[in-house]
Amino acid sequence: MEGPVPTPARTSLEAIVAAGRGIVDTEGLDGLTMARVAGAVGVRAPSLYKRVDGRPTLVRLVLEDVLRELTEALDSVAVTGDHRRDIVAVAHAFRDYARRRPHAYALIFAPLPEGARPDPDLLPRAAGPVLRAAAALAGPEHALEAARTVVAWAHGFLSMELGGGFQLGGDVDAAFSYGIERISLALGPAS
Amino acid sequence: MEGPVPTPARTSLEAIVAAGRGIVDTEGLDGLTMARVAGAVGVRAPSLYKRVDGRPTLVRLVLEDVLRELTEALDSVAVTGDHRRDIVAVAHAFRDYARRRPHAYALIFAPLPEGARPDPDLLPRAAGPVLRAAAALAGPEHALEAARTVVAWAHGFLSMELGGGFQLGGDVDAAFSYGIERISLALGPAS
DNA sequence: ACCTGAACACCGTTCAAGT
DNA sequence: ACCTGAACACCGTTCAAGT
Repeated sequence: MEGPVPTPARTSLEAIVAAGRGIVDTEGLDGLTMARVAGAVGVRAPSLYKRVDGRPTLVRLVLEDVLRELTEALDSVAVTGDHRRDIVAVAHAFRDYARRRPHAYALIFAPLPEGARPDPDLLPRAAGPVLRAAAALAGPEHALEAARTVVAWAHGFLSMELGGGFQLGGDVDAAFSYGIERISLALGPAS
Repeated sequence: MEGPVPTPARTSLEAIVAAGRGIVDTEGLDGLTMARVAGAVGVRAPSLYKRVDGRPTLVRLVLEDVLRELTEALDSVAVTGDHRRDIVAVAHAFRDYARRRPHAYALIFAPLPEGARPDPDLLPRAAGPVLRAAAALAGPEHALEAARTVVAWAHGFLSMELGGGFQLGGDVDAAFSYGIERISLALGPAS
């Protein structure tokens, strides 16, 4: 009278994403193969397709985990009320995250295939602290443009720093401080 | 008395790089497979290894062609002597190139494997016009930091624009003009 | 001297077969 | 219900064999 006994699951979506995240952190996106992830959770590659559509979806889930972590890091920056100081602090927190998790950071602005694009709400959500500080500094009507200017500069800087684009030497820490100083001045009300 | 007759070459390194460049321009780096390139020059994939070490080297040669083209585009920007106008003009030429050849542009700051890194002189060479305009604007002792600030911002902006990172809407052209305006002001002598 | 097919070790993905 | 080996269509790369 018993139906067929369902075999118990040997892994889970959470475990798969966590394993993928670990691989990305240590080896970067290229290391994220289905066989590698499967091995890390104790199954064979075909079994992953019971929980994930395919590799693009897995990349998206890993990226969304990265964005969650970045959001947390930026949200934890204290707001002092000195708008210029605030935006400098957020920029440094952004850089700290990128340097701590360079492979994860690279994923955020990587040119990803359609199916690997994250939930479009998550990037604006992560940028919230920047947007608020920029609005306080540049005024509400220029908030979006000002925030984009800061994020674009910071990302461009980190992209070059992490990619080894700063070959002319010089003090990279000082260059970052110089840049955010100048930009925060430029976004403020004409003085 | 005749030795073995050497068979004539059916292709050349130049043709291979040109074919690779064409594929990158239309389909991006992912489309650049050895079989695709071989087909475009009329041979089979293994024959490419007579002229190129392997795919990383081919990627490097294509990228160096891109840098040569970008250098040409930036060098052709007229210098007016109004330093602020000059740096704005170079920034717009930079963006124009990136929008005209988005896949080629993406290659410049892509995280490439060791063997695909371009000659380290070429990127500073391409940045020459930016460096000169930044030096004129910010003074010689801040030239490098100022140039890096401009390039970082412009690249970050384009990386977000081309990658679809501007989901909050707004006028992207206006945002670019706003950004370079503000940054060129910020780099100038304290007024 | 150059080009080729066959082969190797990998990819992502599908699917029939096992439990 | 889940997992697997085998298979397929691709990769990059090597190499013996053909001309």
